Amino acid sequence: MRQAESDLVRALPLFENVSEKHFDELMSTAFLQRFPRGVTLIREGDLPDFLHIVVEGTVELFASHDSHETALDILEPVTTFILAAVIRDDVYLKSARTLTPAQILMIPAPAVRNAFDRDAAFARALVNELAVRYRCVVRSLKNEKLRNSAERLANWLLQEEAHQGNNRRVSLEIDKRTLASRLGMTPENLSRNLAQLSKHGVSKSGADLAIDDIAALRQFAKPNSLIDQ
Amino acid sequence: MRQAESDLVRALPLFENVSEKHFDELMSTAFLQRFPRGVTLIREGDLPDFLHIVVEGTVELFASHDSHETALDILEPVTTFILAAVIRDDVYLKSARTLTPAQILMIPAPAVRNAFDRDAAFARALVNELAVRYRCVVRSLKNEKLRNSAERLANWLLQEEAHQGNNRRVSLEIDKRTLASRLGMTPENLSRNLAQLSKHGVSKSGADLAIDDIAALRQFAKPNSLIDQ
DNA sequence: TTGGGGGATTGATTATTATCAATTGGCAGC
DNA sequence: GCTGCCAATTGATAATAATCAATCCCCCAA
Repeated sequence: MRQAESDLVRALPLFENVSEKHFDELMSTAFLQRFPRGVTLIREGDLPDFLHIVVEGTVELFASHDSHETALDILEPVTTFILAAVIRDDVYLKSARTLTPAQILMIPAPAVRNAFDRDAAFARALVNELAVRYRCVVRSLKNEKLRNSAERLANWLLQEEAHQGNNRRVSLEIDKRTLASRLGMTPENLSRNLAQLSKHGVSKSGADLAIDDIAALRQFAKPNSLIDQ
Repeated sequence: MRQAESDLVRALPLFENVSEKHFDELMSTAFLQRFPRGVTLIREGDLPDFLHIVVEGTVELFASHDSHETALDILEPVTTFILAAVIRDDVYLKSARTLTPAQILMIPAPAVRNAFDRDAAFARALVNELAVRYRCVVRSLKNEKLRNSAERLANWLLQEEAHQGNNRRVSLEIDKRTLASRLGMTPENLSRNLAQLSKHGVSKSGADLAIDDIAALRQFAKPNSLIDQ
């Protein structure tokens, strides 16, 4: 692994206060791998071999049931995933695939559990990381149960606008099929909901979207700090 | 706190390997309180003062948005709640209320964070507990996104039947209004879905339910070990 | 025993969402 | 430039779920 990549990982909150020794031990067993777009990295139901960290590219977490599939999360660098399965040494509840060419750091699960037992700072950071992840899922669940699909889209737009620099433009970096699944709707309804939002300050400018009247969009979306962000 | 109650808490996986000293310290600042039915214990948006543990009775975790409310979980003894908020020292994302008269053990949040820093076994147990909770929410999210309301009810019935002793009977211990909310449907649709399930091996016997043909119910419910349990 | 009262059920209607089908619209490769 | 392909859109319809309204059914108190 190159120095730049190692530094990137070192800067993760997860490793922030871990001793140099333990960090080096973790990294010595880890490896960084490149994957093309569309590769399934893990499959729900399998047992965890590695803790995964997205270093570059985009990864989709999804789950299937009865010939249906839904996107549960879309991860960007630098994010860990399947931490809970690694800690519990229990089967994955989600699958993961690359949405773009990606670089993934993989740390053998036993090494993670070992470092956890020996490094108090790492243990503390793991708890914190898990707590953050836990709260993210709770937000997603509230989003699903308390909003309809148009509201979910509107709030996603508001979040993306902020994430992409508050310049009233949102470029769609993932394909609409995946976005629809992430937002809990069909691609058809994503189209229709997007068309509906033209009544609430959103317009299409080519492949991207523009928020012409963010106050109107906010009024429709009713963003809530205990659901979004 | 009485010895019997202290023993109950001591037996929680969360405290299993914690040193006697640290456990006693935690308990010395904790207190056990009785609440009548229908009391709001915590309110989403507030900052956490205590880690809560249901020692007796039933507690509903719920959230509100735009004059709607949804039940996110229903807790029975012995379960901790709002652990993630305590660890992060961040606002609650859920509210909690008693559904029955209940006994709640409350441990001051700073004491929890303090014990976490000083007792490795406690830290390990906390991570494990959080990982378990995390996986529960992921299951809930999958349940919501991958099943319709009748399927959610059918699977809930199967789980309750197992939980209540595999005797093909399920007694409704929480009121239907709350159950409907928990299952992500209106009380009206809970009624209708229950009526529909008579086609799939379920019958009403007074206030309780009977599963006359569990194979038929399973065929309809399509239980999935990566969603249920 | 007899009324209330509140939850539960049922019915009718509307809203939301999914599905299926047809069409459009880019865009890569020729 | 064409052509074909695939995603995106649009339309029509069906399935699912929420809402509103009207009973019904218990259980409890007088």
